[in-house]
Amino acid sequence: MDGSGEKKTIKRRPAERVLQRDPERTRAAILEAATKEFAENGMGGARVDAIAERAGTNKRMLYHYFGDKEQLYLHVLEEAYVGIRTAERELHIGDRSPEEGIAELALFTWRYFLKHPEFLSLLGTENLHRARWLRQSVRLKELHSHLIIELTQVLDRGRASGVFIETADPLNVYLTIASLGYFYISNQYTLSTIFGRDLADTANLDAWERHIVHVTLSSIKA
Amino acid sequence: MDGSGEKKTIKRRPAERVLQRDPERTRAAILEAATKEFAENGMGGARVDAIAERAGTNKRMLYHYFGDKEQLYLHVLEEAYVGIRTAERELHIGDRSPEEGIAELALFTWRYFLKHPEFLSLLGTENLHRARWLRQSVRLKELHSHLIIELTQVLDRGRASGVFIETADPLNVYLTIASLGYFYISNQYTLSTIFGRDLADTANLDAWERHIVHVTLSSIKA
DNA sequence: CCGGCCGGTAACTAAACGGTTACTTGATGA
DNA sequence: TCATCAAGTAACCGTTTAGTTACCGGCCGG
Repeated sequence: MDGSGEKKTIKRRPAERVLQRDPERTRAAILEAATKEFAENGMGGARVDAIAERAGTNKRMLYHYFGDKEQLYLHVLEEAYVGIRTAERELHIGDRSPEEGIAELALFTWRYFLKHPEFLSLLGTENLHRARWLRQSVRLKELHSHLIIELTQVLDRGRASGVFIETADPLNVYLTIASLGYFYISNQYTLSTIFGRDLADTANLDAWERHIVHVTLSSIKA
Repeated sequence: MDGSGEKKTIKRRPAERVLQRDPERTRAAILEAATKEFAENGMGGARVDAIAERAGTNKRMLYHYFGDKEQLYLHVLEEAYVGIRTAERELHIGDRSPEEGIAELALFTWRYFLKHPEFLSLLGTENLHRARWLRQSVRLKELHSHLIIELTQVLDRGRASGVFIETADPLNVYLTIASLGYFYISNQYTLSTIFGRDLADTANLDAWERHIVHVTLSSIKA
């Protein structure tokens, strides 16, 4: 064996940058960086190298903590859902009058979407792939039932006191609120371009916020 | 030069498959294949080889007719917009009563979205990239004004005859209709997964169609 | 006080990618 | 009838990509 029992040797220099040696922090940094990268470029456009660089680490760690690109993406998606559903729980929409409760949920949803456009991007990417990864998730089966249960109670109370129509349906109400927020924010770039009006302008955002509450309530009021 | 003036030579065999030699047809086939590929995989996920194969041709023709991947994508996007706006023009929503006109526009938009999910996908991809390519389009500046003009007239008539509220705004009305259709269809996969209900089921689709008309009209009725 | 383990780095690889080159074939009009 | 050119094919190329391997070093339990 031509004079060498050694395997290929790679030259090493001592690490110059400060070593972190903090697994929790590294993991969190990767997750945050991945959220941004996947939200900006989608599953197909996201680059593993870019995630590692954004997180201030390297690919080896990413594969160490999350397995591969697809599992990392699923983690990001799950974390995003946990984020909104957790914040939603703290609303307690049943504490006020039914009408105020619905208005509160609409305002919360709109403002959350506005503050977390990366969540909307991730939903868009996941739907492009027909929920291929979300359907594999085991963490998310029980997460969303709380919202529907609480919304059902609010609508029941509203119907009983005669302020809401009989046909008011919890899923329909939530989908209405989410539709009006999601479309406006996620499609703002093409809409602003084709209609020649900047939808991200503060005055327009405020007007749409009021519009969402108005549309939602007027569709269920007796 | 070691015994050869020739450049690298490639072996050729006679073409076995039927030659089309039909530029129009080839161009159209590439455009259709590209629409599917971009809609299914987004800009980042779409593969040039896959488009060529789907079109029954090869990459050389694709680059010959469309320049590069980005220009092909822009052509696909422009064609998609031309498609919906052209169909929309033939509605003539001003021909009936204002209320029927709005209902007609809502029904048309919903059914068009339902029939052309690839259009919704393309919008999603384009917005992910903040309308990067659409903003470069020179064909699409005048395309959308007709819709707003006709909608303005219908709302004016409705206001004048007292059936619509004074604050009814044409862009808001269109965005409401589009929101409710877009979100339901484009996000059907994640929504069906998390809420455990198949939104693509015919009964649910019919119910949502009625819901869109109801929500749109109830939000502007006097 | 030291050996192994875990957190960490960077160079490497095979495959896939967008885009190009070299060449062939059929139609057409001078 | 043949020169010319557009239509078409497939091999090729340089780069990028997801994923791996080889190696380093601080720290903690025995």
